[in-house]
Amino acid sequence: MRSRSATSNDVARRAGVSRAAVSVVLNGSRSNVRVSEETRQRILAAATELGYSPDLAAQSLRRGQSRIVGYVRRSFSSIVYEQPIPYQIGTSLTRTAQKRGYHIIEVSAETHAFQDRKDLLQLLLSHRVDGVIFDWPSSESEVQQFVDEGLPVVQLIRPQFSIKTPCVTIDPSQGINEALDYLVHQGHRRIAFIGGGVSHPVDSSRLDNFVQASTRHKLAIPEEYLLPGTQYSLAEGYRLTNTLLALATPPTALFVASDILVLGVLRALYQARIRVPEEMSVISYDDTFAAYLSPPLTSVSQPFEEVAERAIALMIEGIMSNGTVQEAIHVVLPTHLTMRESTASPRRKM
Amino acid sequence: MRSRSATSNDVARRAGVSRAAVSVVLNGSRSNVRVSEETRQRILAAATELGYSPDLAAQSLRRGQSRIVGYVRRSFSSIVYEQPIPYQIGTSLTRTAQKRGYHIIEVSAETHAFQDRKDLLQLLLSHRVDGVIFDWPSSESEVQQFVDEGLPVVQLIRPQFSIKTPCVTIDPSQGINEALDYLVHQGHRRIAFIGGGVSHPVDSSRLDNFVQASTRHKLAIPEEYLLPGTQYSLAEGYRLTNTLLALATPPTALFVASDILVLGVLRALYQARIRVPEEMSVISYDDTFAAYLSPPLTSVSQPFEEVAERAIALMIEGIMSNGTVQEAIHVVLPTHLTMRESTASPRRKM
DNA sequence: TTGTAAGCGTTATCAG
DNA sequence: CTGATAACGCTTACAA
Repeated sequence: MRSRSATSNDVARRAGVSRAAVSVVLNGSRSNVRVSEETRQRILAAATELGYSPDLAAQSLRRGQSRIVGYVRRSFSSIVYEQPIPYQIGTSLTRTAQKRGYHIIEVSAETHAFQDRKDLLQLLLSHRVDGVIFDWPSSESEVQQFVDEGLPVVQLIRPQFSIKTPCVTIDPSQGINEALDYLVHQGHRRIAFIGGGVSHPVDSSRLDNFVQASTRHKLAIPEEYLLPGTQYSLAEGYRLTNTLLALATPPTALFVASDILVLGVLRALYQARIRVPEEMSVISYDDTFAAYLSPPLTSVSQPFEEVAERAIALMIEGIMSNGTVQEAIHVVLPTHLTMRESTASPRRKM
Repeated sequence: MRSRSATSNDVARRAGVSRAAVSVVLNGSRSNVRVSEETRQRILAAATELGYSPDLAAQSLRRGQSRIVGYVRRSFSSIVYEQPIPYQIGTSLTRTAQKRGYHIIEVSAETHAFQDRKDLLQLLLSHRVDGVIFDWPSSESEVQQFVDEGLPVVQLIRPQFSIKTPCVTIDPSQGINEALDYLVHQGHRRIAFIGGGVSHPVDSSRLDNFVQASTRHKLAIPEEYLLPGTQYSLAEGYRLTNTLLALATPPTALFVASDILVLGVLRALYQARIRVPEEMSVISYDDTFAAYLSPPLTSVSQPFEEVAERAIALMIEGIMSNGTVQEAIHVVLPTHLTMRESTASPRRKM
């Protein structure tokens, strides 16, 4: 039973005015209808007395827009700790959207048993979403199908660049430069890179930036220190670290391209009884749970909160401009190093 | 612009039938209307050709129920890692609900800027939720206001017991018993308890169960080993561990009442250069990210997935039984120990 | 078996 | 400023 909430009709009756007046007052519509301050107050009073809350479904139906934005997040794993970033972004997205009168519906392979790509489309279309935000879309067509529907689309972090939509991405260069400056300043010369793959430009750019920064410092990093990796996982970090430790001259510092990888790095180090930072310096990338590990990890922080804010701004712009083909704006946000306790000067033993 | 999706009318026209027929076919309604197999197929074909997806808002409006369930989660912190459980449950809730044709709208202090309690009510009421699930409601009135609206309410994990609603809770006893059996079996006698407070029965019961299990093993745990704590946080785990380490005869094993606490425990141990499990055995409670730490932690696993499933089942029952005052069913789920690598026999030195 | 018509709560329009 | 009225897309009696 939808227990009968008060309707705008009830409010109107109680305030002794017309439904139209109620509608105008309650959603500051820019109609040419003017309401006297006095009746205005009367309506507001009636609304709160009755605990009136507008029926979103009815509004959506009538207005032809739902004020709902879909957030499709990439996910391989149903375990929060293996994919923390989408959760974090989802939270920020929801909060930001709410401030502007929008709602987020979060959709992912974990939470929705999709038979195929069609189902995703159907679900979101059924909700009559006003637009869709993608976090690392898994294919072009996944994005394209919404563009084809004429819906505003915004892509985050790892866009399908072939599809021209507004994007919000993160530039790793500043953070990685700071990380290398810091390490070099502490006296490190033998710094290794542990990555999680190069399947997307965003991933390979972490390695590229690392290499650039290291040549800038004239470090002459040997090939065997550069491990691009194949996936972001604990197991991968563990494996790559062990490869490094088996080297004739292992590195004195590790730059690890994600927090998930670093879990594996720390495990390998722990098993080898190598202490951080005394015997090995470690810097991670992401700064999601880096601060919670032991020792608290120095990490390159990504501005997820701002990613969400910009994404919502872009999205609402897209919704407003309604058909007007907007330029595919590309917002790029910087990273920075957050220093904690996982680095130290290398031992001067060899 | 809500780009014109196909409507049921379009489908009807295309199939050359009435809107009524379309409705009947597309949602297997138990109406007494029979549709011939042939027209049935025709309608289905037309629907897929047009990419028809029903307008949820319109359905909601017409049916008088939204098929939306609110999930209000407790939250102090906006950081995922400090409050992993609500996220995990939210995901499971969404997945389970979807299988049964429901949608979850997740609401929390992090994601929604509520001025006061009223706003929460308003938001959910605006969505015309069919019911509300609470995870650790922060006050009686928070729950009561929805009960007063006549909405089905289900409480999870840490209910406000004073309000008679169906609940799904977790019984720690089995997991804690197994943990102590295991530790004792490995030769530990000096086992300490690190807790995160006793503000809710659920929290104090972890301590109670620990004490019971230890007396069952005739351990005679000294008072100073029993630290109920005041909050679930890294800092608290850190502080309590240091208290323990400062003791004349410190424990050889630590039972830690949550994963967040254990982060602080590991930090204290790491700083004190005490290795787990060689010099100190550690068992955590929750098993959220325990497996990702180093060493992988033996932990008491809570059945969050099943909590979500039962909660949805209870909720849908409540929605169906619609006014019929249902008995306040209380589902209690068991815990169990998941063994990993954070315990070992104590050193036989003293 | 199929078609018709009413109505869910809103907002917009248009004449008073 | 008010008051009717229509319409959004859908479901469901009820009539054909």
